[in-house]
Parts: sequence; structure tokens; C-alpha cells
Amino acid sequence: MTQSEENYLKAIYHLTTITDTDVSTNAIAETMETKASSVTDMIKKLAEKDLVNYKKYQGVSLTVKGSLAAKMIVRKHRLWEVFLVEKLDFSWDEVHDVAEQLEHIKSEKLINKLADFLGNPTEDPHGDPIPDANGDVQKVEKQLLSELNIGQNGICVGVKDTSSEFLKYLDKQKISLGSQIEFLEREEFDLSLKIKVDHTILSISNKIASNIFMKLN
Amino acid sequence: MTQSEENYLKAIYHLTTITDTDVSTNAIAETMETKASSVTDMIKKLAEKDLVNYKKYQGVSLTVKGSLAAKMIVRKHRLWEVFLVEKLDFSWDEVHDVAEQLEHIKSEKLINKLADFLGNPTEDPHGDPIPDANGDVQKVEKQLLSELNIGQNGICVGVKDTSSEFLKYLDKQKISLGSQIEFLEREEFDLSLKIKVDHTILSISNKIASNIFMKLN
DNA sequence: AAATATATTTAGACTACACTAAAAATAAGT
DNA sequence: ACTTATTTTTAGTGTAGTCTAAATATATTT
Repeated sequence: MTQSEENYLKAIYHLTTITDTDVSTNAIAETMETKASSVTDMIKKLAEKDLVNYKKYQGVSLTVKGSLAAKMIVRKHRLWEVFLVEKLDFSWDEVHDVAEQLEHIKSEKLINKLADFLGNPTEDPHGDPIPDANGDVQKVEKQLLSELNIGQNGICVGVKDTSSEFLKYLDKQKISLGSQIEFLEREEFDLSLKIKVDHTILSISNKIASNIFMKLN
Repeated sequence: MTQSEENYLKAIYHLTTITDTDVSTNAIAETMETKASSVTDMIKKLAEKDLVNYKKYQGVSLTVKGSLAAKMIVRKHRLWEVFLVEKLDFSWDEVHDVAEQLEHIKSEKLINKLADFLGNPTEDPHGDPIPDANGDVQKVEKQLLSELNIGQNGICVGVKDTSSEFLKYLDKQKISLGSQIEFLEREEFDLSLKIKVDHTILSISNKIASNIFMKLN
């Protein structure tokens, strides 16, 4: 399997997990920053290898085989992210590009030994689940901070947007995985939220709040 | 720089360090298991980028720029080997293929943080020197076990052949980096050597002995 | 339901890298 | 020195992956 094929599988996998329907050619092209015609070409190749189900003009879905392959790539990506943050002291906004490369290293032994070395973590530094060696993904129940009711509180268990800009903003506000957060008040004018993080009170926009995953206490 | 370009640079670098002259097209083709015509193509590309000096039919040598690039690749390869052996518990015969992939990961930050994490080692698991971040390589003085005089002793500081078969043989004989070895006797009939390793006496062929690097006490 | 807009696929071209076969240059043998 | 052998380069081809532009299918609007 080439790196390019792996990248397509991963993109299809991610799109599938958020929309839960067949994935369109254009959607793939957009997330991969490539052209629809290139996507069509690659889809045919993946279909040929029985990694995706494809009927012309109808979008694609992953086969069992393709889904497993995709999960193995995600597993590698997220394990490497843990390594970078926990062992090499990267911050959570710096890991993506490097993990994007490391995920393509081919060695079963390597990835399983790496998992052991890291203590078989089940989540990456952004709170996303790490598929195990069989491809099983543990679902974490979580909800967006923006969807809590006033007075509810819990801990931050993940982020939806993992862009460097957003993560740096969170660092600045001292919000990280595990932060205790209480939803105090909603400002109706701009929908911003007043929250208490650990022991400080601050105001965040609704956009920010809708990119933070919480687990209620 | 593509992976292919990196692989060519590395091959030229290695050939240069052993022969210390301009490198022939055929020599490159052989070590890279490819065809001479492919080598010619790539050499032109590398020359274009000012990574090698090239005059038709005259062989190639690395420019300063090319040499530095090659040393950075070697640095990455060997640091990853240390990581695999020291942290992930690979044996020294298993690391090569994986390091061959890892050496192409592009991130200054990653490799320098990795070096720190490993304690800035100066040698890889086979005793080969690891270039530092500036490309400086510390030369280790060493000589082949096969070239010692009877009665001399020292410690094993490296191997010339790093093939899996050879390394497994050494494991079986309990010879590793740091082993105390004394050259006891030469069998004139087949040139085999009687040696004492740590505390056991054994006989090894001249071929074996000519692939073990020693540092005299 | 026809017309228009959008999404998708096809056709053809381009780059990187490899290959085979043939040509040209260098090296070796008598 | 000249013939032969070897090495190296060139010329032409193939595959993977990308692109643009044109064609075709599906969706949307009136």
C-alpha cells in the first residue's frame, strides 16, 4: 500500500465517522486539498483492491478490509502523537505534521512495541481514541461544551478542531485535557459563555465552546 | 528532497567513506540494487541541485552541501536505531529496515529532540558513529579483529557487516559491543582464530574476524 | 418537466522514477 | 596500437500520481 493510498483511506475514514453516510468525491478532494479528478482515479484503484465500495456517481464507503486498514493508520498516527508529546516533549499543537509522516512507517513490530513502550494508551493528546491492534475503537461519550446547560460541569476530554491556532489559544487560556470546567452563564447578545476553568473565570466565544469536548461529572 | 534522492545521497556517502575516491555509476547501481541507467538519471538531477560533482563518465563525489545532507540522513538513521534498540527493545539485527524508513521523516525538531531523549549518543548499536547536528562525525580508531597480533586484546567496538545473519551469529556466540576479546592463537591450516570472549574460549573463522572491529586495551 | 447549476467522470498531458535496448566512451588484453 | 570487453550514457517506454479541460450524470430551480 502506497502512502497516497493510505492518505485517501484515512480521509475517507474520517469523513465517514463524522457524516456516517457514503462519502462524496468532492468531500474527499476538499479534505485532501486535491482535485476531484484525482480522487476519482484513486477511488477506482482502491475499489480494485477491495478497500472501498464504489458505484459511479454514488460516492464511496470503506469495505471491512479498508476500514481496518484505515484504523491501523489512525492507530499509528495517534500513538506517534502520544510519543511526541509524552516522551519528546512536543506541545499538542506541534505533533500533527510529524505524525502525518510517521503514520506511514511500515512495521507491525514497531507499532506494537511503541504501544507497549507508551503503556498502551487509549487516547491521543487531543482526546481522540486510539484503535487497538485489532482495530477496535473505544467510544468515549462526550459532548460539546457549547451544548451544556447552565450550571453543569465536567472535565475537558478532547477537542474537535485540532488546528495549531486553536490549540495555541487553549494553551493561552490554560485549558487542557483534564481541566475542570463549569458552565456559569450565557451571554445572549453574542452567545458567548462565562466559564470557570480550574479556578479562574473567563469568557469564551460560542465558536470556541463548540470545539471543546466535555465529559460531565 | 525526495526519498529517492536521499537514498542516492546516502549510498554515495557510504561508498565514498570506504573507497575515498570518486564513486562509479555501477557501484551506486549495485549498492542500490537498481540499473546503471537509472543512476545516471538521478545523478544528473543531484548535480543540477548542486549536491554532487559530476562529469560524464568520470564518476561522482558529494559537494559540501551534498555531504552535509547525506550526514543528516545517516544521523537520523543511526539515532532511530539507538531508539529502537534502547527504548523499544529491538535486537541489533532487527533495526535496519525500520530505520531505513524512519530516516526519511522530515523534522529538525523531531530529530534533535530524539537525540536529547536518547542522551545524545555518539554511536549506533553497531558501533558506527552518529554525526552531530552540525554534521561532524567523530572518528573512532579501531581495527579488525583479524588484523590483531597474537596476545593482543581489547573490546569489540563495532561490526563491518551489519547483515542480520552475521549479527545473529554474534548473538549466538555472545559477542556484542563492549565484549572483552583476546586473540589467543591462529590456526594456520584455515586461518581460523582462537579467541577468549569475556571468559569463554572459542574458535572463529577468519571471515568472521574480519568483520569485527576492535579497540585495543 | 425543462432548464440550469453542480458534481463527477473521462480524456489527455505532465513529472518523478524506474526500466530495456542501443549507442558512445573508457579500460583492458594481446 | 588496435581490437575487445566493460562501463556509462542516451533514447524511448511504462507506472503512479497529479493536473486541466471537456463531457456526462445528478440535483435544483422555476
